[in-house]
Amino acid sequence: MATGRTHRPATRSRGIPEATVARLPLYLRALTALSERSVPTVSSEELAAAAGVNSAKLRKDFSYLGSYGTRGVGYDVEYLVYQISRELGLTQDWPVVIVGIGNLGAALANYGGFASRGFRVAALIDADPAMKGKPVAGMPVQHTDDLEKIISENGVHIGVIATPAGAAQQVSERLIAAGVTSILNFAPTVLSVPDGVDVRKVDLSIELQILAFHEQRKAGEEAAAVAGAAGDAVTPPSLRADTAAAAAAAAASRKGPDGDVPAVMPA
Amino acid sequence: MATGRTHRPATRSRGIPEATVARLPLYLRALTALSERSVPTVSSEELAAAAGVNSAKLRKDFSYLGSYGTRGVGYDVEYLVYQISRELGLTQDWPVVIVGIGNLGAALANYGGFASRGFRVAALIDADPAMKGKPVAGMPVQHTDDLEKIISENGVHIGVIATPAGAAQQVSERLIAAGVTSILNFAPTVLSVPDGVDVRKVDLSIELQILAFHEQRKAGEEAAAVAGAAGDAVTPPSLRADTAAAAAAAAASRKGPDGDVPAVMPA
DNA sequence: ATGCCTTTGTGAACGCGTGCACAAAGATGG
DNA sequence: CCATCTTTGTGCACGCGTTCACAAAGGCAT
Ligand SMILES: NC(=O)c1ccc[n+]([C@@H]2O[C@H](COP(=O)([O-])OP(=O)(O)OC[C@H]3O[C@@H](n4cnc5c(N)ncnc54)[C@H](O)[C@@H]3O)[C@@H](O)[C@H]2O)c1
Ligand SMILES: NC(=O)c1ccc[n+]([C@@H]2O[C@H](COP(=O)([O-])OP(=O)(O)OC[C@H]3O[C@@H](n4cnc5c(N)ncnc54)[C@H](O)[C@@H]3O)[C@@H](O)[C@H]2O)c1
Repeated sequence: MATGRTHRPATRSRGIPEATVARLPLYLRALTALSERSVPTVSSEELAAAAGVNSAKLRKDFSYLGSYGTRGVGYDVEYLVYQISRELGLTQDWPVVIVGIGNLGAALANYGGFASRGFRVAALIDADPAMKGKPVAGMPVQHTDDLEKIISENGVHIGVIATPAGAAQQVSERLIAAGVTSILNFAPTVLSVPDGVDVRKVDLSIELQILAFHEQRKAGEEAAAVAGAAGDAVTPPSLRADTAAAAAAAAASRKGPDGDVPAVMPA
Repeated sequence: MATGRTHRPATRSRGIPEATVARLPLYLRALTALSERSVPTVSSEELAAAAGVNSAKLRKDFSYLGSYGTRGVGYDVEYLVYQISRELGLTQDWPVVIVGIGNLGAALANYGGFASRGFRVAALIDADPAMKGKPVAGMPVQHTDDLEKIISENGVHIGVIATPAGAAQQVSERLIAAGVTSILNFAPTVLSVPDGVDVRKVDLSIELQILAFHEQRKAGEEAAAVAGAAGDAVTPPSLRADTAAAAAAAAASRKGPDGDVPAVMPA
């Protein structure tokens, strides 16, 4: 899955734990599927299986919303769909802007699932003058010059950043100054934002690197299992000054045609 | 950020906590930037600021890798880059396949950051016969018929799924049967996979819904703050049978031209 | 009505992750 | 060689999240 959080760390949200909030969309999706199949009720066990979680966890999650189940029977599907939607704020319409209409931004604009649950793409914004007016997903791209106007006129509170990493911080500042208080960031940068602004990030590189870590471990374990005592696959924690040279060499060769421009501090 | 995890829950990875593993790529990115600017050493405080984390957390994270710092000085940037890269398994080359070359899949294929750190797109695979041979990001799209052959011939262990949700489970099964043991899933579905296979998911809808939840709370708090006792914005936990009708209505109207097809259980 | 059977809701224990705060390590300057 | 100053590495406490396990609740059949 995508990654973590970057908001106010502990501010309990009316008692609903952050971990629970993150799972509600999962439950909602499973419930919607049941609803479409006209299933009237569902037990915590069944729903948990569909959402891929532990049934006790699901029941505890729901208990934060209230006592919406019936013992011996389960949960009313329609009713739960409504309650969770309301809790997540999906009963209202959320206008969203996408900034940076390149490969990814265009894919996002074309994404149907966007509009599916209360989210409406209010505008597509790009800094490239050549993009101005060009239709993407049946909507003309607008120039960044009008960013503030677009945000305020549409009452936008949620912004999606799909610009190169180098532009992300600046874009976020403009979005926030114009009234945006929630940002979904696809650029591989750490955004620094004022209190009260929520940032969530989606970072492909990080996800792949985490997978690579586990993949390497699997390979190491396997090798270790095959050859009884070939204790080297997982690398020995011994060398130090020796590897310094190799380290420098490795670092020197590391400068591919990347897009991963990290955020750095003064010095 | 993107979302959670779906692998073996507690299997401690040679002592390195999962939370730490998830942050290593962040540190690596910040360190790489320093390296490119030829900064020789960095303190935990500085690096933590660049990565957007607490400095104590960073030091504890590094302590799991070993004692790589020098007291009174800080960490050697090049050396640390090498150590983290090695720990994450990025000193080797990871061939990756992308399955489902639509809007998103094409954007991913064109993404430079992919190749940046040890990941190489080995093949693009799609089920649409019309796509076969069509070049995307300078690489011909191959047909799913050859999926197994492509995986085994290239020694692929990591697969990216960017197909519609309905196809994701089946695609994952073919990938796994062919030898893939790590999957990055962009389709909004819960994949069920055998033990030993890691799945991470990136789910746009979930991220937006989490933002919407917090956004709604902000609006509620604001309203409550403005009007002293207009205690209704956050909804009263009273009604029940009354809202059942509204719930049904809301659910009935909820069936937009979505792509969010959830996974469902038998019955 | 009464009893059985299913399933919820939650108390309690546990484990992981986070952050504080500080002693020890080491560099640096005199 | 010693004193001082910086910064690491970590012991410790705390809080959140997860999971178990079970009593209470309610439907349903008899
Ligand atoms: N393509 C992917 O699959 C993918 C995956 C993960 C992350 N990312 C990240 O998403 C971002 C976008 O990726 P992409 O492949 O679409 O890049 P891209 O170069 O195709 O698109 C970037 C777009 O942003 C616009 N832009 C640049 N500066 C801007 C500014 N200040 N304000 C508004 N618009 C601006 C450019 O004109 C361009 O249209 C990058 O940060 C990339 O690292 C992309
Ligand atoms: N576009 C986005 O921004 C975005 C964002 C988040 C999530 N997603 C999800 O990513 C997935 C892809 O989105 P998209 O917009 O690219 O859709 P798309 O319809 O443009 O592309 C899907 C592609 O998958 C191919 N495909 C279908 N079945 C296949 C199979 N069995 N094997 C191989 N290929 C198959 C299709 O031929 C098509 O090319 C969807 O599940 C979507 O919900 C997309």
